Amino acid sequence: MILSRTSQYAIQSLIYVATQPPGEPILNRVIAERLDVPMAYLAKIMQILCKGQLLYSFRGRQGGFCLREGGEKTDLMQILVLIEGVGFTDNCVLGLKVCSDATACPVHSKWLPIKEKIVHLLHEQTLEKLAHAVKSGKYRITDLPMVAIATGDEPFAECPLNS
Amino acid sequence: MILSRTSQYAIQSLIYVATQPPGEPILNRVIAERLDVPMAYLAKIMQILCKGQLLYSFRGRQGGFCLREGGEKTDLMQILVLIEGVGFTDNCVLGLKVCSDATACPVHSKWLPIKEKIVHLLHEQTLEKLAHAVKSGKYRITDLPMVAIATGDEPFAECPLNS
DNA sequence: GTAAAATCGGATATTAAGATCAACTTTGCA
DNA sequence: TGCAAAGTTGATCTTAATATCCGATTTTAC
Repeated sequence: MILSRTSQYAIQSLIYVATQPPGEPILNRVIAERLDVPMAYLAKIMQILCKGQLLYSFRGRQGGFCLREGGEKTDLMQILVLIEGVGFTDNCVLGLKVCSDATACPVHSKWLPIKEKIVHLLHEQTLEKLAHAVKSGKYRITDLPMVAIATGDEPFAECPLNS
Repeated sequence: MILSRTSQYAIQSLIYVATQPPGEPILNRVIAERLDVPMAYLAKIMQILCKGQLLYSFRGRQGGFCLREGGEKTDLMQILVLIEGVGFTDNCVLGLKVCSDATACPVHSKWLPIKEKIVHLLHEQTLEKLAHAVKSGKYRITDLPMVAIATGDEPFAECPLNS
Protein backbone atom coordinates (compact mmCIF):
# COMPACT_ATOMS: atom_id res chain seq x y z
CA MET A 1 0.00 0.00 0.00
CA ILE A 2 2.99 2.24 0.46
CA LEU A 3 6.30 2.92 -1.24
CA SER A 4 9.54 3.01 0.70
CA ARG A 5 10.73 6.41 1.83
CA THR A 6 13.70 6.00 -0.46
CA SER A 7 11.41 5.61 -3.46
CA GLN A 8 9.30 8.56 -2.39
CA TYR A 9 12.37 10.78 -2.06
CA ALA A 10 13.65 9.62 -5.44
CA ILE A 11 10.39 10.47 -7.15
CA GLN A 12 10.05 13.82 -5.41
CA SER A 13 13.59 14.77 -6.27
CA LEU A 14 13.31 13.79 -9.92
CA ILE A 15 10.09 15.72 -10.32
CA TYR A 16 11.72 18.72 -8.71
CA VAL A 17 14.70 18.54 -11.08
CA ALA A 18 12.28 18.19 -13.98
CA THR A 19 10.57 21.43 -12.96
CA GLN A 20 13.84 23.33 -13.20
CA PRO A 21 15.19 24.81 -16.44
CA PRO A 22 17.08 22.05 -18.28
CA GLY A 23 20.85 22.26 -18.56
CA GLU A 24 21.33 24.11 -15.28
CA PRO A 25 22.77 21.80 -12.64
CA ILE A 26 20.83 21.78 -9.38
CA LEU A 27 22.59 21.32 -6.09
CA ASN A 28 21.74 18.36 -3.90
CA ARG A 29 21.68 20.75 -0.99
CA VAL A 30 19.06 22.90 -2.64
CA ILE A 31 16.83 19.95 -3.54
CA ALA A 32 17.08 18.62 0.01
CA GLU A 33 16.11 21.99 1.43
CA ARG A 34 13.19 22.56 -0.89
CA LEU A 35 11.81 19.07 -0.33
CA ASP A 36 12.68 18.96 3.38
CA VAL A 37 14.57 15.71 2.96
CA PRO A 38 17.81 14.77 4.78
CA MET A 39 20.62 16.02 2.56
CA ALA A 40 23.14 13.23 3.06
CA TYR A 41 20.50 10.60 2.56
CA LEU A 42 19.25 12.24 -0.59
CA ALA A 43 22.83 12.32 -1.89
CA LYS A 44 22.90 8.52 -1.75
CA ILE A 45 19.66 8.30 -3.63
CA MET A 46 20.89 10.75 -6.24
CA GLN A 47 23.89 8.49 -6.78
CA ILE A 48 21.61 5.56 -7.48
CA LEU A 49 19.67 7.68 -9.95
CA CYS A 50 22.92 8.65 -11.68
CA LYS A 51 24.11 5.05 -11.91
CA GLY A 52 20.67 4.17 -13.21
CA GLN A 53 21.19 6.61 -16.07
CA LEU A 54 18.38 8.93 -15.07
CA LEU A 55 20.56 11.86 -14.02
CA TYR A 56 23.87 13.47 -14.83
CA SER A 57 26.05 14.72 -12.01
CA PHE A 58 28.70 17.40 -12.32
CA ARG A 59 31.38 17.89 -9.73
CA GLY A 60 33.20 21.00 -8.73
CA ARG A 61 32.04 24.55 -8.96
CA GLN A 62 28.95 25.03 -11.04
CA GLY A 63 28.27 21.36 -10.35
CA GLY A 64 25.03 19.65 -9.45
CA PHE A 65 22.46 17.35 -11.02
CA CYS A 66 20.64 17.49 -14.34
CA LEU A 67 18.19 15.22 -16.06
CA ARG A 68 19.78 13.20 -18.85
CA GLU A 69 18.68 13.92 -22.38
CA GLY A 70 15.15 12.60 -22.79
CA GLY A 71 14.88 12.28 -19.03
CA GLU A 72 11.48 13.97 -19.11
CA LYS A 73 10.18 10.76 -20.60
CA THR A 74 11.23 8.77 -17.55
CA ASP A 75 8.17 7.20 -15.93
CA LEU A 76 7.52 6.21 -12.34
CA MET A 77 7.94 2.53 -13.13
CA GLN A 78 11.52 3.07 -14.27
CA ILE A 79 12.31 4.90 -11.06
CA LEU A 80 10.75 2.26 -8.85
CA VAL A 81 12.40 -0.61 -10.67
CA LEU A 82 15.70 1.15 -10.11
CA ILE A 83 15.11 1.63 -6.38
CA GLU A 84 13.03 -1.37 -5.39
CA GLY A 85 14.36 -3.82 -7.95
CA VAL A 86 12.72 -5.56 -10.85
CA GLY A 87 9.64 -7.56 -10.02
CA PHE A 88 8.72 -5.29 -7.14
CA THR A 89 5.14 -5.49 -8.36
CA ASP A 90 5.13 -9.27 -8.31
CA ASN A 91 4.99 -9.82 -4.58
CA CYS A 92 2.18 -12.04 -3.36
CA VAL A 93 -0.35 -10.25 -1.19
CA LEU A 94 -0.03 -12.98 1.44
CA GLY A 95 3.74 -13.12 1.08
CA LEU A 96 3.99 -16.48 -0.66
CA LYS A 97 7.26 -17.08 -2.42
CA VAL A 98 5.52 -18.72 -5.32
CA CYS A 99 2.12 -17.36 -6.24
CA SER A 100 1.59 -17.83 -9.95
CA ASP A 101 -1.55 -18.62 -11.88
CA ALA A 102 -0.76 -22.31 -11.44
CA THR A 103 -0.30 -22.32 -7.68
CA ALA A 104 -1.86 -19.24 -6.18
CA CYS A 105 -3.03 -17.70 -2.94
CA PRO A 106 -6.79 -17.16 -2.65
CA VAL A 107 -6.61 -13.46 -3.56
CA HIS A 108 -4.19 -13.85 -6.45
CA SER A 109 -6.75 -13.71 -9.24
CA LYS A 110 -8.61 -10.80 -7.70
CA TRP A 111 -5.43 -8.85 -7.16
CA LEU A 112 -4.17 -9.33 -10.70
CA PRO A 113 -6.39 -6.77 -12.47
CA ILE A 114 -5.69 -4.19 -9.78
CA LYS A 115 -1.99 -4.74 -10.18
CA GLU A 116 -2.40 -4.23 -13.91
CA LYS A 117 -3.98 -0.86 -13.26
CA ILE A 118 -1.20 0.16 -10.92
CA VAL A 119 1.48 -0.86 -13.41
CA HIS A 120 -0.33 1.06 -16.11
CA LEU A 121 -0.49 4.14 -13.92
CA LEU A 122 3.21 3.94 -13.13
CA HIS A 123 4.06 3.64 -16.81
CA GLU A 124 1.77 6.48 -17.76
CA GLN A 125 3.12 9.06 -15.35
CA THR A 126 6.28 10.64 -16.77
CA LEU A 127 8.44 13.30 -15.19
CA GLU A 128 7.29 15.61 -17.94
CA LYS A 129 3.63 15.27 -16.99
CA LEU A 130 4.32 15.37 -13.29
CA ALA A 131 6.58 18.39 -13.50
CA HIS A 132 4.02 20.19 -15.61
CA ALA A 133 1.34 19.48 -13.05
CA VAL A 134 3.54 20.86 -10.29
CA LYS A 135 4.48 23.96 -12.27
CA SER A 136 0.81 24.68 -12.83
CA GLY A 137 0.65 25.28 -9.10
CA LYS A 138 -2.25 22.90 -8.56
CA TYR A 139 -0.17 20.05 -7.18
CA ARG A 140 2.73 19.68 -4.82
CA ILE A 141 5.56 17.27 -4.17
CA THR A 142 6.37 18.32 -0.63
CA ASP A 143 4.55 19.43 2.48
CA LEU A 144 6.53 22.65 2.37
CA PRO A 145 5.15 25.47 0.25
CA MET A 146 6.69 25.30 -3.22
CA VAL A 147 7.29 29.01 -3.72
CA ALA A 148 10.39 28.73 -5.80
CA ILE A 149 9.46 26.50 -8.69
CA ALA A 150 10.44 28.29 -11.88
CA THR A 151 7.79 27.91 -14.53
CA GLY A 152 10.07 28.75 -17.42
CA ASP A 153 7.29 30.80 -18.92
CA GLU A 154 6.72 33.18 -16.08
CA PRO A 155 9.88 33.59 -14.00
CA PHE A 156 9.36 34.73 -10.44
CA ALA A 157 11.20 37.99 -10.93
CA GLU A 158 10.05 39.13 -7.51
CA CYS A 159 11.28 36.00 -5.77
CA PRO A 160 14.55 36.63 -3.95
CA LEU A 161 15.49 32.99 -4.42
CA ASN A 162 15.87 33.61 -8.14
CA SER A 163 18.20 36.57 -7.85
CA MET B 1 2.54 -2.53 -2.87
CA ILE B 2 3.08 -4.89 -0.01
CA LEU B 3 1.56 -5.65 3.35
CA SER B 4 3.69 -5.95 6.45
CA ARG B 5 4.73 -9.44 7.42
CA THR B 6 2.64 -9.10 10.52
CA SER B 7 -0.46 -8.49 8.43
CA GLN B 8 0.36 -11.39 6.16
CA TYR B 9 0.78 -13.74 9.11
CA ALA B 10 -2.47 -12.51 10.63
CA ILE B 11 -4.40 -13.16 7.44
CA GLN B 12 -2.82 -16.55 6.87
CA SER B 13 -3.51 -17.59 10.41
CA LEU B 14 -7.13 -16.46 10.40
CA ILE B 15 -7.79 -18.24 7.13
CA TYR B 16 -6.23 -21.36 8.55
CA VAL B 17 -8.39 -21.23 11.65
CA ALA B 18 -11.42 -20.67 9.43
CA THR B 19 -10.66 -23.86 7.53
CA GLN B 20 -10.79 -25.88 10.73
CA PRO B 21 -13.97 -27.29 12.23
CA PRO B 22 -15.58 -24.55 14.34
CA GLY B 23 -15.64 -24.87 18.12
CA GLU B 24 -12.45 -26.89 18.35
CA PRO B 25 -9.61 -24.74 19.70
CA ILE B 26 -6.50 -24.77 17.53
CA LEU B 27 -3.08 -24.54 19.07
CA ASN B 28 -0.83 -21.65 18.25
CA ARG B 29 1.98 -24.16 17.89
CA VAL B 30 0.07 -26.10 15.27
CA ILE B 31 -0.81 -23.01 13.26
CA ALA B 32 2.78 -21.84 13.35
CA GLU B 33 4.01 -25.23 12.16
CA ARG B 34 1.49 -25.55 9.36
CA LEU B 35 2.12 -22.05 8.09
CA ASP B 36 5.87 -22.12 8.74
CA VAL B 37 5.71 -18.95 10.80
CA PRO B 38 7.76 -18.23 13.94
CA MET B 39 5.68 -19.53 16.83
CA ALA B 40 6.46 -16.89 19.44
CA TYR B 41 5.88 -14.12 16.96
CA LEU B 42 2.61 -15.58 15.84
CA ALA B 43 1.53 -15.73 19.47
CA LYS B 44 1.83 -11.96 19.68
CA ILE B 45 -0.23 -11.53 16.57
CA MET B 46 -2.89 -13.93 17.86
CA GLN B 47 -3.07 -11.78 20.94
CA ILE B 48 -3.85 -8.72 18.84
CA LEU B 49 -6.52 -10.65 16.99
CA CYS B 50 -8.08 -11.68 20.31
CA LYS B 51 -8.08 -8.14 21.64
CA GLY B 52 -9.56 -7.05 18.32
CA GLN B 53 -12.50 -9.40 18.92
CA LEU B 54 -11.75 -11.65 15.97
CA LEU B 55 -10.70 -14.71 17.97
CA TYR B 56 -11.39 -16.42 21.24
CA SER B 57 -8.49 -17.80 23.21
CA PHE B 58 -8.64 -20.56 25.81
CA ARG B 59 -5.87 -21.19 28.28
CA GLY B 60 -4.71 -24.38 29.81
CA ARG B 61 -5.25 -27.89 28.59
CA GLN B 62 -7.62 -28.20 25.67
CA GLY B 63 -6.86 -24.55 25.06
CA GLY B 64 -6.20 -22.81 21.80
CA PHE B 65 -7.80 -20.33 19.46
CA CYS B 66 -11.24 -20.26 17.83
CA LEU B 67 -13.03 -17.85 15.57
CA ARG B 68 -15.64 -15.80 17.40
CA GLU B 69 -19.24 -16.32 16.46
CA GLY B 70 -19.81 -14.85 13.04
CA GLY B 71 -16.07 -14.67 12.53
CA GLU B 72 -16.41 -16.22 9.10
CA LYS B 73 -17.84 -12.89 7.99
CA THR B 74 -14.65 -11.07 8.95
CA ASP B 75 -13.15 -9.44 5.87
CA LEU B 76 -9.58 -8.56 5.06
CA MET B 77 -10.16 -4.88 5.66
CA GLN B 78 -11.14 -5.53 9.28
CA ILE B 79 -7.97 -7.52 9.80
CA LEU B 80 -5.73 -4.91 8.22
CA VAL B 81 -7.33 -2.04 10.09
CA LEU B 82 -6.67 -3.96 13.28
CA ILE B 83 -2.99 -4.56 12.47
CA GLU B 84 -1.99 -1.50 10.46
CA GLY B 85 -4.38 0.97 12.04
CA VAL B 86 -7.28 2.91 10.63
CA GLY B 87 -6.54 4.99 7.58
CA PHE B 88 -3.80 2.67 6.43
CA THR B 89 -5.19 3.06 2.92
CA ASP B 90 -4.98 6.83 3.08
CA ASN B 91 -1.25 7.26 2.77
CA CYS B 92 -0.08 9.54 -0.02
CA VAL B 93 1.89 7.78 -2.74
CA LEU B 94 4.64 10.37 -2.45
CA GLY B 95 4.50 10.37 1.33
CA LEU B 96 2.93 13.80 1.81
CA LYS B 97 1.37 14.33 5.22
CA VAL B 98 -1.55 16.18 3.70
CA CYS B 99 -2.71 15.00 0.30
CA SER B 100 -6.42 15.63 -0.01
CA ASP B 101 -8.49 16.62 -2.99
CA ALA B 102 -7.85 20.26 -2.10
CA THR B 103 -4.07 20.10 -1.85
CA ALA B 104 -2.79 17.03 -3.60
CA CYS B 105 0.31 15.41 -5.01
CA PRO B 106 0.36 15.01 -8.79
CA VAL B 107 -0.68 11.35 -8.71
CA HIS B 108 -3.43 11.74 -6.13
CA SER B 109 -6.36 11.84 -8.54
CA LYS B 110 -5.04 8.95 -10.59
CA TRP B 111 -4.42 6.84 -7.53
CA LEU B 112 -7.87 7.41 -6.05
CA PRO B 113 -9.87 5.03 -8.27
CA ILE B 114 -7.26 2.31 -7.83
CA LYS B 115 -7.43 2.70 -4.09
CA GLU B 116 -11.21 2.36 -4.32
CA LYS B 117 -10.79 -0.96 -6.08
CA ILE B 118 -8.34 -2.18 -3.46
CA VAL B 119 -10.65 -1.17 -0.63
CA HIS B 120 -13.52 -2.90 -2.35
CA LEU B 121 -11.48 -6.07 -2.77
CA LEU B 122 -10.49 -6.06 0.89
CA HIS B 123 -14.11 -5.67 1.96
CA GLU B 124 -15.30 -8.36 -0.38
CA GLN B 125 -12.93 -11.09 0.73
CA THR B 126 -14.24 -12.75 3.88
CA LEU B 127 -12.64 -15.55 5.85
CA GLU B 128 -15.54 -17.70 4.77
CA LYS B 129 -14.80 -17.24 1.08
CA LEU B 130 -11.07 -17.52 1.55
CA ALA B 131 -11.30 -20.63 3.71
CA HIS B 132 -13.61 -22.24 1.19
CA ALA B 133 -11.17 -21.50 -1.61
CA VAL B 134 -8.36 -23.08 0.37
CA LYS B 135 -10.42 -26.14 1.30
CA SER B 136 -11.20 -26.68 -2.37
CA GLY B 137 -7.51 -27.41 -2.77
CA LYS B 138 -7.04 -24.94 -5.60
CA TYR B 139 -5.42 -22.24 -3.49
CA ARG B 140 -2.88 -22.06 -0.73
CA ILE B 141 -1.99 -19.79 2.16
CA THR B 142 1.56 -21.04 2.73
CA ASP B 143 4.51 -22.18 0.69
CA LEU B 144 4.36 -25.47 2.55
CA PRO B 145 2.06 -28.15 1.14
CA MET B 146 -1.34 -27.89 2.89
CA VAL B 147 -1.95 -31.59 3.31
CA ALA B 148 -3.85 -31.40 6.52
CA ILE B 149 -6.71 -29.03 5.87
CA ALA B 150 -9.88 -30.76 6.90
CA THR B 151 -12.66 -30.18 4.40
CA GLY B 152 -15.42 -31.05 6.80
CA ASP B 153 -17.12 -32.88 3.96
CA GLU B 154 -14.36 -35.26 3.07
CA PRO B 155 -12.06 -35.91 6.02
CA PHE B 156 -8.59 -37.10 5.13
CA ALA B 157 -9.02 -40.45 6.84
CA GLU B 158 -5.78 -41.65 5.33
CA CYS B 159 -3.80 -38.67 6.56
CA PRO B 160 -1.74 -39.54 9.65
CA LEU B 161 -2.00 -35.95 10.83
CA ASN B 162 -5.71 -36.47 11.42
CA SER B 163 -5.34 -39.54 13.56
C1' DG C 1 48.96 26.53 -8.43
C1' DT C 2 45.74 26.84 -5.07
C1' DA C 3 41.60 27.21 -2.64
C1' DA C 4 36.77 26.73 -2.81
C1' DA C 5 32.87 24.07 -4.12
C1' DA C 6 30.93 20.10 -5.03
C1' DT C 7 30.28 14.94 -5.59
C1' DC C 8 31.82 10.22 -4.19
C1' DG C 9 31.92 6.41 -1.22
C1' DG C 10 32.78 3.90 2.91
C1' DA C 11 31.86 3.60 7.84
C1' DT C 12 28.80 4.34 11.33
C1' DA C 13 24.53 5.57 14.00
C1' DT C 14 19.52 5.33 14.63
C1' DT C 15 15.03 3.45 14.29
C1' DA C 16 11.23 0.35 13.70
C1' DA C 17 9.80 -4.11 12.35
C1' DG C 18 10.47 -8.69 12.98
C1' DA C 19 11.64 -12.50 15.91
C1' DT C 20 13.07 -14.90 20.23
C1' DC C 21 13.27 -16.11 25.15
C1' DA C 22 12.02 -16.92 29.74
C1' DA C 23 9.06 -16.28 33.61
C1' DC C 24 4.17 -16.30 34.67
C1' DT C 25 -0.84 -17.43 34.91
C1' DT C 26 -4.64 -20.26 33.84
C1' DT C 27 -6.78 -24.60 33.12
C1' DG C 28 -7.88 -29.66 32.75
C1' DC C 29 -7.14 -33.88 34.46
C1' DA C 30 -5.22 -37.73 37.02
C1' DT D 1 -3.65 -31.46 45.24
C1' DG D 2 -0.08 -31.54 41.90
C1' DC D 3 1.49 -31.64 37.32
C1' DA D 4 1.57 -30.71 32.57
C1' DA D 5 -0.24 -28.11 28.76
C1' DA D 6 -1.59 -24.08 27.04
C1' DG D 7 -1.93 -18.91 26.46
C1' DT D 8 0.13 -14.26 28.49
C1' DT D 9 3.47 -10.91 29.22
C1' DG D 10 7.58 -8.22 29.21
C1' DA D 11 12.34 -8.07 28.11
C1' DT D 12 15.59 -8.77 24.78
C1' DC D 13 17.86 -9.87 20.40
C1' DT D 14 18.26 -9.33 15.21
C1' DT D 15 17.81 -7.33 10.92
C1' DA D 16 16.88 -4.09 7.31
C1' DA D 17 15.67 0.49 6.28
C1' DT D 18 16.69 4.95 7.22
C1' DA D 19 19.83 8.57 8.32
C1' DT D 20 24.36 10.73 9.40
C1' DC D 21 29.33 11.58 9.27
C1' DC D 22 33.65 12.34 7.35
C1' DG D 23 37.55 12.01 4.50
C1' DA D 24 38.85 11.41 -0.47
C1' DT D 25 38.42 12.99 -4.95
C1' DT D 26 37.23 15.93 -8.74
C1' DT D 27 36.40 20.30 -10.91
C1' DT D 28 36.60 25.12 -11.59
C1' DA D 29 37.40 30.15 -10.61
C1' DC D 30 40.81 33.10 -9.79
